Amino acid sequence: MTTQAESSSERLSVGGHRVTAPRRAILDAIARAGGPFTIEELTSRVPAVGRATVFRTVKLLQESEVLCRVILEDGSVRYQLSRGGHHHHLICSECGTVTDFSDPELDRLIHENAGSAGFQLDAHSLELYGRCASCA
Amino acid sequence: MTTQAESSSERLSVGGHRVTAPRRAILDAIARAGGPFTIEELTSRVPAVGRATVFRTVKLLQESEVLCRVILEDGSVRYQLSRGGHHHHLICSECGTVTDFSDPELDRLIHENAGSAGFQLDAHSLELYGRCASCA
DNA sequence: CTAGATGCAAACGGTTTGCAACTAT
DNA sequence: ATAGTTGCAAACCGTTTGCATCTAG
Repeated sequence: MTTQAESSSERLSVGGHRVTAPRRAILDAIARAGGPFTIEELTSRVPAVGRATVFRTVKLLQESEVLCRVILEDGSVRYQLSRGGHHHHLICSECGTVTDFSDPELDRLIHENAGSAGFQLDAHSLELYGRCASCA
Repeated sequence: MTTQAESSSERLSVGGHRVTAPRRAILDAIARAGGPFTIEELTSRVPAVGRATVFRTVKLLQESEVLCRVILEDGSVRYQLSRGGHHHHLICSECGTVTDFSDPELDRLIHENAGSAGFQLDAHSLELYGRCASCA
């Protein structure tokens, strides 16, 4: 069916994890969602699977770099398929959609700022909040 | 004593809030901390004050723009005296210190990126994680 | 005097964990 | 066969809330 779900389950088995029915169901639901989601939403899309398993699987998928976690302004948590590579987020406060973007010049400036503060940079996150093109 | 605590309590009374003993104790503790802190730490520094009051006061101080909230990579929450004005954070993963910086050019690029994605920007947060000058 | 603030303990919401039963490999 | 996985319910942890009491203004 969904190529995404298949490649994700491959990444699981390569990582030495079992590909079980609950996990497949969760991966399908994520692929179908097609965007950012909360654990709450994911759980309701896979009623046959226990809450704990959803949590455990999402954590596993993060570790396998299939999913990435996005923290909203209010501290609430969402997940979405990770696009891989370094990028930033445009987060729509109306529909919740998270769009990725990247800008080498932006990253250069970020490193420059860190450097001039004597700061040894490990990671950084840049989240833009507002309204996306279709909601504005 | 601390000028900071005094000016903060002024901001409270100007906002129509009472300056009570617990609130003064909390403001003192924050001023003494001199850096970012968790609710947990703050509570233990003011043993005479109830947990709920610490939470309520910290929320009040955020609304009064005395404190700002910083969310770390792992989703945990810290607070620190707000420097006012727009700025970003350098967060040391070793000692937890949060240093502010700002860069107009950086902000310009951020708005540019939002604009070219058709995104109507309300706010943004940029957090740099790594090790500060003294820890590196 | 009285609206606002406090402390306590109970409630809460999201996440995790212990455990016995199950299953992919 | 057996280590990994699951579901359930209970535990957890940070935060909020209801309520009776107290106090700054």
